[in-house]
Amino acid sequence: MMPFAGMSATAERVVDAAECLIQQHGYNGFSYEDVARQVGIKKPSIHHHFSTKAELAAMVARRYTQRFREQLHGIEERHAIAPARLKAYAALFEQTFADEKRLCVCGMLGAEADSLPDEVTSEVTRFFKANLDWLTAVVAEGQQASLIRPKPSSAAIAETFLCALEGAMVVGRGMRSSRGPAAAGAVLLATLRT
Amino acid sequence: MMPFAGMSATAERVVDAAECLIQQHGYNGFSYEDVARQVGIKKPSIHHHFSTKAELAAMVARRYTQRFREQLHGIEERHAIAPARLKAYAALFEQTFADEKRLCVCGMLGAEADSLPDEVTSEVTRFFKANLDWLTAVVAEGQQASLIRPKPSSAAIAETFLCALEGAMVVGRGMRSSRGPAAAGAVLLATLRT
DNA sequence: GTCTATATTGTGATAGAC
DNA sequence: GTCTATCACAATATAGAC
Repeated sequence: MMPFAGMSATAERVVDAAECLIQQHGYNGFSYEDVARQVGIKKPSIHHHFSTKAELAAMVARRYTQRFREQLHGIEERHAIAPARLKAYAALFEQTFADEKRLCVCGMLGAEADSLPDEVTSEVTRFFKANLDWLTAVVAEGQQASLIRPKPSSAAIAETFLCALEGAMVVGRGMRSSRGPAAAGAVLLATLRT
Repeated sequence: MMPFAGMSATAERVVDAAECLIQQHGYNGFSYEDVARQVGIKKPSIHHHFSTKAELAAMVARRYTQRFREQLHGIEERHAIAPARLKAYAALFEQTFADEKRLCVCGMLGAEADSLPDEVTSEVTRFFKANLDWLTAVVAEGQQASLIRPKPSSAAIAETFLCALEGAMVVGRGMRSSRGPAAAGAVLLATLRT
């Protein structure tokens, strides 16, 4: 698979369009025609950049995960203690959702996982694993500093935190009056602090 | 729209099949052909029972919500105090998910909401509203009995609880090693108890 | 209620000219 | 790299016989 570094300007615009479409309609809800229209080229030109839909979606997920990793590093630089880091993490989800209720790319693909090519699902797994690893480390750090309650385990708290944020996006879509990911994160954080 | 009471045996089997397909592949991931194959009749016969796909999906969501309401009443009868009720509530999600990682019908449809007919989305909203109302009442009761921490508000806790369970199903699908909804519920409950 | 047959549209993907 | 043209197939939906 092509690395992002070597992507042409057009290929990037294709991935941009596909990312947006996946967040709004899901893998089964968008077509090459939709991407072509959004980029301003014709359908077969998309195939020149990504020969199959699975390959395109996998690239979307891969780039999304990569960017997420970079943002996690940014949080580590800007925030020193665990509660502040978790709040900033929740804000990432809020930012995405605030833009026309866009879903997390891998939240959407995770829901659809059963009808997705393995090529795509494996990227989704990578995303969740990277997030859980980071969250678990942050929570453990907070527990050692006595800023976060010692029980449940850091891994259990991390997973619940991620689930609440992903779920907030899904529930928020189906409801007019939802609070959104930031609020869900705030509630959890309030109950986790010592 | 037809009430469930007046549904023929075949119509019910159609709804059963559609429900299962939505839980596994989503609205955009199943076809009348899939339903027909599963029920054992031909495609046009499905149209005789539900003239459009939107109508069929709306019926699936409606029946799902109705059955959920009945299970909530069952929980009230079997469990007296709020923490026990919340644990039983989480178990409902766990039961669904334990069966081949099936998603909540309205969790899946909520994620897809942007590309769904209004007829379907409105049923999804109804589901979430019914759940939040019930959860909020249960949490408030627990707070009054000093079994659940007084802050955050009952509505905020209720929404976070629902989000964590819905999210656990989505994340669980994308990951091999996920803990599932019951575990997410247990973590939250542990942090909420006084 | 169910069927065969068909209309119509959309899909992912390919061939080959420029 | 992009295009026109086209393929093979699947989708929702309808008409009309039984």
